[in-house]
Amino acid sequence: MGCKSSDKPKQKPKHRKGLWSPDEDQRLRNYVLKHGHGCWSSVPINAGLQRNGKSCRLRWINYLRPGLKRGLFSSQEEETILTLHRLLGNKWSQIAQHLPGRTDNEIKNYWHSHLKKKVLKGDQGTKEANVYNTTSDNLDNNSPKKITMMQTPDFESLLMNMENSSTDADQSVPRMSESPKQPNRSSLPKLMFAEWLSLDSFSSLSCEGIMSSKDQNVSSSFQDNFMQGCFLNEGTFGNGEYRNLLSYASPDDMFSSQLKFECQSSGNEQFVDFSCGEDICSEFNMRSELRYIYEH
DNA sequence: AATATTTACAACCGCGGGAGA
DNA sequence: CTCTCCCGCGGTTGTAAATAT
Repeated sequence: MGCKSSDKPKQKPKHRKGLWSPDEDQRLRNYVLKHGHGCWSSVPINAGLQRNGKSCRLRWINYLRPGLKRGLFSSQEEETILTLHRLLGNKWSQIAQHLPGRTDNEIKNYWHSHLKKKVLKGDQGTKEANVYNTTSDNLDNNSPKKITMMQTPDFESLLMNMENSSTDADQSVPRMSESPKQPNRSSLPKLMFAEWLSLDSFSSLSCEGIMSSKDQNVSSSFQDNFMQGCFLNEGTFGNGEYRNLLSYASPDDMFSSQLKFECQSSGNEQFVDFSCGEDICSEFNMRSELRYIYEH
């Protein structure tokens, strides 16, 4: 990971704990946006924070990173969680992969504070309740349960997604809009953008199949769609944040996993210069992200 | 209005796995 | 092979806000 002991801080400063102040958030955000996180243990040193790397990482992933969808869970999201929890047990990170913009921590918390009770109460009238065989031990069980019966269209499509490939289960595409339940999903593959970019299959296929095909429109149309998705999302920069921007990507992956808008095999780099017009946010915009991408 | 209790969510902790030295 | 470091995950705890008494 290029982040071994040489990068390690020599003396350990006392680490602050507890809630993050706005100033700390600011520092961390600025630093990561500008430099990327690289090795998390060096982030607090370089960013001038008295936190440990782990804490920084968590704060970034769960709260600061762009693309997080804050606020109430939609009923569809709720259903998805219930369904996936039924399938996977407490595999929050896996469940989170199917809920773009939501973090595993958020989902976990939501489960414990809302859904668990809801299911416990029986909530007979709802689909959610039917998802479970309502023996109470299901609820806290960490092991995935066998599917006994699941007949909602959503469930089937979920199953399809999960069965289709090991990759598919982990990579969901940025959805183009927060549309209500759609029986027929977008024809686009369900992949996170960044994950899509980092797929092995992408490496092997993309340059001929997508990015560097003679018909470059293919890639550009994907990018268009992606960007459209980003901006259609109309992240209200509520609370002075940019959380809703890029809601459907997995921005942590974007930052951490060498996101490159380039053709990896052709050798000649094909960067895509997204232009987002005015600075939507002085601290973060696509350009600054792209700059990060360029530099790493 | 003051206090106690509950709720919701942010953050911490510990563990396991992967990778490099 | 062992050690060390880092990352990611899931469980748990802490705390602020909301609600009840």
